[in-house]
Amino acid sequence: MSLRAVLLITLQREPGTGYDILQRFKAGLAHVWQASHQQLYRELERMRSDGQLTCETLPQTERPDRKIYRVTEAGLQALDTWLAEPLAANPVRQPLFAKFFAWERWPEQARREELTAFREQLKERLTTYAAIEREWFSDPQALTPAQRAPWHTLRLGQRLTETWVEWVEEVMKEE
Amino acid sequence: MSLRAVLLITLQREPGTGYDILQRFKAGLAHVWQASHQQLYRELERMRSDGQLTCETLPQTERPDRKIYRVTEAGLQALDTWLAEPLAANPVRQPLFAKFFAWERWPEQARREELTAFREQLKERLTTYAAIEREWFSDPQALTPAQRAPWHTLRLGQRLTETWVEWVEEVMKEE
DNA sequence: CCGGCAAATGCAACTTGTTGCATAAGGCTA
DNA sequence: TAGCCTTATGCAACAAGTTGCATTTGCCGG
Repeated sequence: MSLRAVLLITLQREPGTGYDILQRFKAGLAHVWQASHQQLYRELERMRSDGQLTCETLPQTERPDRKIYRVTEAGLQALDTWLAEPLAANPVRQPLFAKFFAWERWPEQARREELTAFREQLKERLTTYAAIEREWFSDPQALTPAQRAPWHTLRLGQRLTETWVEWVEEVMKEE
Repeated sequence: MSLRAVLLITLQREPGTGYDILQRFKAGLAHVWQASHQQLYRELERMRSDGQLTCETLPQTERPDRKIYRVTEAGLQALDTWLAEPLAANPVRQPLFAKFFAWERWPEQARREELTAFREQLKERLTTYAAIEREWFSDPQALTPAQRAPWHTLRLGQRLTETWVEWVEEVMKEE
């Protein structure tokens, strides 16, 4: 259900194709949602057949046609319903933590490599966040409340990632 | 695959039934993994049929029989393989963040209720963590490296949750 | 004495997400 | 000129996780 909601939110802001949405996920929504193109295309088609979206095909000569999706009244209504009801707590699943519980069987070299690679991933994520901040939220003072809200989420994403980085570095130093 | 690994890790420490594992998930592994009993029972049976576990049935008169699972050689090998290969980065999916992107459509009352309830969930989680820390890691100085590793994961869980709490409170204060 | 909880297991149907493959044309680079 | 990236879409099979239902007995509280 959440994927549907995310799609409704982006398309309600601005109609677009599955491909467009994929780009948005990479650009400004990296800390909010990620999905593969297969999942997007399938879900968009389902939402259309459920009446939450309409679809207009723009023929292109030298590339596959673009299928532009727009949110319908029913779609907006579904979105409002989703917004009004509280989210279910999402279950904890930390495979990395699991490895720590098998400490004796986890070879030291694998451990080091894993943690190093992980730290690199985290740092890349911070770079992405910084890019988003520059592009979308360069002047936090000037933001309207509706623009300020997404900015908050980015800030939290950054703080959480920083907490992770600190932790990884502590653990690596200790061994 | 990660669920399998988690099961191999707990069962390798100590054989037990699906029900036992469920209790462990609630008690000392709350910040590592959560799964429903249906998922556990099904997965355990699959792992047995794949030769990673053996199963011994202890008949009980007045309750359903206990099916005690033990890790086999093949199971240990599967675990070691999993430990040796690095984890895939897990995709970002933050439905709460999504709601922030629909700020204008998110009614103020619903917002307030959602954030308040969410903060309560986080605080309960902190309480759970504190209980785990008391029960398992009351004397951090005295821990062996293999005991120290799980303790690290608990500490990170706490710090991340604290970061969330601070953020929620900031956001609530601002509106 | 009735209802719910704890112990202990399970099936069936469903939703959500992943993996592998496929198409088709143009541009870039080694 | 071969191979990869980008644009743009999709199917089919699978893995993972959820939801709803079902069973049996004993204990505990109201």
